Amino acid sequence: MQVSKSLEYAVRSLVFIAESEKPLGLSEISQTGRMPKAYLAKIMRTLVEGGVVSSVRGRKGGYVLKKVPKDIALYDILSLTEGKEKLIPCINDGKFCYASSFCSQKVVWIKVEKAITDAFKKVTLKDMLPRRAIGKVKNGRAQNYIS
Amino acid sequence: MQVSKSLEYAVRSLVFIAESEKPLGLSEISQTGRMPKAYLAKIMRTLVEGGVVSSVRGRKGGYVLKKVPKDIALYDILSLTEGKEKLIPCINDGKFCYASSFCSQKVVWIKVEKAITDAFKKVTLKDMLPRRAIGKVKNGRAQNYIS
DNA sequence: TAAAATATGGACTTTTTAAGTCCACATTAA
DNA sequence: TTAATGTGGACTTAAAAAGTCCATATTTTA
Repeated sequence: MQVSKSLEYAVRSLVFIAESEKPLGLSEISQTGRMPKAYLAKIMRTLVEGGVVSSVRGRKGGYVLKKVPKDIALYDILSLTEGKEKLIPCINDGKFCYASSFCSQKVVWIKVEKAITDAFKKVTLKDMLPRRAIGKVKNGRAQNYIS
Repeated sequence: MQVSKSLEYAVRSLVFIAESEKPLGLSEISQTGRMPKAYLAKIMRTLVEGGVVSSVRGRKGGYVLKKVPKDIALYDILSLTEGKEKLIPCINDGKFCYASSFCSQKVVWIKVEKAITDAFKKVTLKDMLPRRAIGKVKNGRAQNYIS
């Protein structure tokens, strides 16, 4: 029961990308964030595929956000980086639960699972950004700390 | 990011034990719950060590709860079965976080972690028991929790 | 147009953890 | 005494996470 490095790396990368004006390349992300480049490449692919970022190919290429930070929930990133696997095997792997619908534990597991996924749903990339970067730029000047 | 089988097995076993009047043996727990006996034995040891159950050794031995179900939180069981490992590496493994206290993500991870642990803290073994079995047990035999 | 810098796709390897097994031993009711 | 139980620890296996590699496609720019 642990958050994967993939998720951590993905979040960290997205923060960098969100803060960048230009497409941010793999090499730079990897160096700044101290994450193995080849592995990160794989993670970025899933983010592209998942519609969280767009990639710009070729020289001067890199990645840009495809949605605004407040619309990227931690849950979305989690779903992409950790595949479709569910939190609680017994309520997701039908063939496993020998007790089926009569199991008194199932309903509780479902609640626990919901509480956890909710925790990931209500945090967005925006919450992960440093305050000063949130408003982007206005008149060429960084906006001040507002919320 | 998935609940381990160990936790599932532990919870399932504890439900059986809670429903039994007498010490409930490994063999019976393992058979009723369809869990590998040798593996379960290992799990039970950690539960004994963790003060959740007491063991009765020798013939007619088995396990009994050491606390009432409402005082056994899912979180306690989790802590025992999954060791001390923390949910989010970056906030628990000091040496890993190159960004240290300046990291804007850390505070959010801490919130997420708290939300998750809270979810496990507020559920107790009592919530996992079938309603009808909470108070009473019939004719000296362990009731199966499946009706 | 050639070269350099980038992303892509997929196969592959390594490392780590979870899951499971085994066996010799200790304890106790019958 | 013996059969049924739990204990302790070493061990093995299986699965998943983490990481690597290479050949290829795309685009900028010298």
